[in-house]
Amino acid sequence: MTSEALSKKQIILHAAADLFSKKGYNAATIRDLASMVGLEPSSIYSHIRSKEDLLIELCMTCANQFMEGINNISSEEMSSRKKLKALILLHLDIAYLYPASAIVFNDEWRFLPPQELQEFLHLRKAYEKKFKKILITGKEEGKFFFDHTDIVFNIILNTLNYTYKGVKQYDKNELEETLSHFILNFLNKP
Amino acid sequence: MTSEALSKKQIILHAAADLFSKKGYNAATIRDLASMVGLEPSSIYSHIRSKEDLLIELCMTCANQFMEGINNISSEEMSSRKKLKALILLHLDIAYLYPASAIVFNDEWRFLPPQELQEFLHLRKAYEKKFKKILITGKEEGKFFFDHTDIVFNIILNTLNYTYKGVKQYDKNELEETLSHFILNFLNKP
DNA sequence: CCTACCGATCGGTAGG
DNA sequence: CCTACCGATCGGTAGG
Repeated sequence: MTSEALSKKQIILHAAADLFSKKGYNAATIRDLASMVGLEPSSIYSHIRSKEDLLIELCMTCANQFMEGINNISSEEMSSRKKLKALILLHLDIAYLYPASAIVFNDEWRFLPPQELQEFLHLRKAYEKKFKKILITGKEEGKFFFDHTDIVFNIILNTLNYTYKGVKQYDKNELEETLSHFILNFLNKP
Repeated sequence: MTSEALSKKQIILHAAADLFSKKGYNAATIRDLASMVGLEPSSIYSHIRSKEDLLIELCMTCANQFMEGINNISSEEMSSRKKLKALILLHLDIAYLYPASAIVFNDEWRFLPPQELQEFLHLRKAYEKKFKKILITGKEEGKFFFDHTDIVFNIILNTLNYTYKGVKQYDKNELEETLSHFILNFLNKP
């Protein structure tokens, strides 16, 4: 595999992220993708094995980036409050760096083939576990206040995931500030 | 059209809501739907005109229910705080009454055909305008505190829309309580 | 990387 | 409501 081929595959991957995020994985066709990168439909297959493979690569790359991010945060010596703020920033960084991939990761993962779907769900479960642990530790230290851990966790995670969709229209710093305010006020003393 | 036909159409609509919410509109097939209601694929067309029509009916019914709800709330004499609480309840009521339709309304509207898509977006814009007005009025009365109106509004609306997905696993009262706490704390004095 | 093409599946129709 | 069927479109392959 030459470096030409690698670079063309990256172009196709980026186009696929764009296409899948806009039309959804199922409505997107190889013919759409081919015309986006200036190839005939069949020529796409010189660079990829299947349409499914594109979805797998997009979803898994993103999932691994979140895992790496949360592993770094979890292992550092910081207050729970700072860890939560770092998590907010992790989501925003990915959303602003890979706006299209983040949408595919968030909305289209359910169309992964069975094996990769299972893998994906395992990663998500691990991510959620580490995220929850930060919340619970904060609660035990008397820094965060909440009942209904699962609901609280899901509200926070959903709020962070939401940013993928509306990201381009807002200034990143304003969004970070507002999200921090929202989430940290939420966890404040009643 | 007999009452038999109406009732069968309702069965098909419910099945379509279920199917579309689980597989997504594009991946769902008329053959799936037919087997869910115990008919041959072609027999579906004795009750509906097209697959698209099912999506239109599901999305528009839901959209109209939101419009009706917010119109009632807006026209009543209540504090901004009570109006916001009524909006939270509106979203929860719809989410718990029509869990499948709410998901289709929230995730699949973008596959509406052009004319209905435009209509849908107009309704959404009108809804958002009324929702924002309640927030802004509360701010002007010194009840709510926030900057970045658009971001704040989008965070709140997204949080309410999120409930569609995880609804069945939580007790409605617990969820309402937590959401109210989340949103009203968010808007509290800094 | 293209031309040519294929089997599978889709939404939907004809006719009864 | 069914049997039979169709044109369109899809993901993907053969061969060069």
